[in-house]
Amino acid sequence: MTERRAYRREAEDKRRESLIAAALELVAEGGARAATVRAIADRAGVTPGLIRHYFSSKDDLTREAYRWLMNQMIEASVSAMSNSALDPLARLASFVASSLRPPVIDPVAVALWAGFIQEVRRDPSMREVHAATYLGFRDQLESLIADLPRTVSSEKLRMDAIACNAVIDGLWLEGSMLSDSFAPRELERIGLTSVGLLLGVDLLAAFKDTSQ
Amino acid sequence: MTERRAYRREAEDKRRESLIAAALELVAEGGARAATVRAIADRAGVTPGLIRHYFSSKDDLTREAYRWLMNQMIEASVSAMSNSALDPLARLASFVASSLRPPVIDPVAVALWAGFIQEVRRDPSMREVHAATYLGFRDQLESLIADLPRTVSSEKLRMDAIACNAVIDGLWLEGSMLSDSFAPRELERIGLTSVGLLLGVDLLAAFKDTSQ
DNA sequence: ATTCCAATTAATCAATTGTATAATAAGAAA
DNA sequence: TTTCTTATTATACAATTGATTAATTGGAAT
Repeated sequence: MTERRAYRREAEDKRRESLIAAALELVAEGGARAATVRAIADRAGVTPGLIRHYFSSKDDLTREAYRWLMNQMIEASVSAMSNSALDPLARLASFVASSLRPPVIDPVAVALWAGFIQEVRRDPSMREVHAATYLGFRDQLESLIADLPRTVSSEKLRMDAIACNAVIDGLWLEGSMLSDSFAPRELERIGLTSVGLLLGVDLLAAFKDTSQ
Repeated sequence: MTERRAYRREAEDKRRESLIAAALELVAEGGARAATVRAIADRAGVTPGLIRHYFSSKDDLTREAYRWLMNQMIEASVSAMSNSALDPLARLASFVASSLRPPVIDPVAVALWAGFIQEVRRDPSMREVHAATYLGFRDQLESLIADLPRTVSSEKLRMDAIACNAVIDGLWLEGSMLSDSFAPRELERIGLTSVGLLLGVDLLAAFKDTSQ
């Protein structure tokens, strides 16, 4: 007479989401190696077999978790900018600042992003996600810069976008990995100052005007 | 009557180096999870047991491989700068430029670096190696900036170093991953221009003076 | 209440992992 | 040549991995 543990039947969406959330939590705590099938199931309050009921494989679950996270990151940066009531300078400032604080600044995001870089070669289906996130981010930055009240050649505009994107990327990387080394909001300050210097505008002032 | 495979006894340094090289190759090709004990041994033309003879554990080997990689990258940048005959401005320019061209700019290096990210987060001692090498690079940069003929607070100096390091990191990343998108030497030009703008000096001119 | 689909559990599988240990042979030393 | 150290191989082990299957039971539909 074996006693089965009691369980609840959940809606498909809800269950998938909780499994993805559990996977992300584990990656956050101990890297990708910690996110085993059993650990994920345990964290989600479920037995391992259920994972295969919702995902065709563990890699499938990992992939979906990555997609979910990336979408969230894009949304975080874009939503700050989508306030079209602001002038171009303030919009750019919001975009830069929100790219350099949580949830965009996040060790989990870096770990998943790095892991994705290696597997992009083998898995063509994920290549579109990569393009939609990485290059999409840079294009958005370039259009924000183009809206600024200054006249520059398209040549110079391209270089500006590349340089500004590089600062943000670099700060995002090291800020996420060595978050202990930076004071709160320090990354935002450095980012705003640096992008401002690169473009010849005062982003820090523009940001302070809108945020407080 | 078992036939043992023939083998050569190698010097300790040589053997350790070949094992590390094999591990790096595998990480570059298939990520950290591809670098199993057996795969590494196979690649190095050796049997798995030997790894434990040279390294106290597999994590130990991984750690040493990462340290070796980071040290090599730093050395490539530092050697360009060590020409102490140049004035401070020219030395900084050399440092920036050499960080943005091969062999530092290299798709394999990025793949390798990305492959280690997860391990860095998982293993505290890997984290130490990362912090030491990253901060080492940044400190080099900071001391170069400190030598410039300008007077700034130590606060500002730190921020400058972080920002310049971020530009270099971001350009290194973009340039290595999307090397097709850039004209030859374009990354160096953007890097010199950007770092110059951040610090308020003309690095591009300083670089041209010394290199041609 | 009863029926019945499928969400979930439980148990097991084969493969792979890092590690440990004893046997062997390479090659320097004598 | 002979001796001797130890680098190297060979083999095995215990733990963990992702995956598979059959048995259950939750809970909506009837």
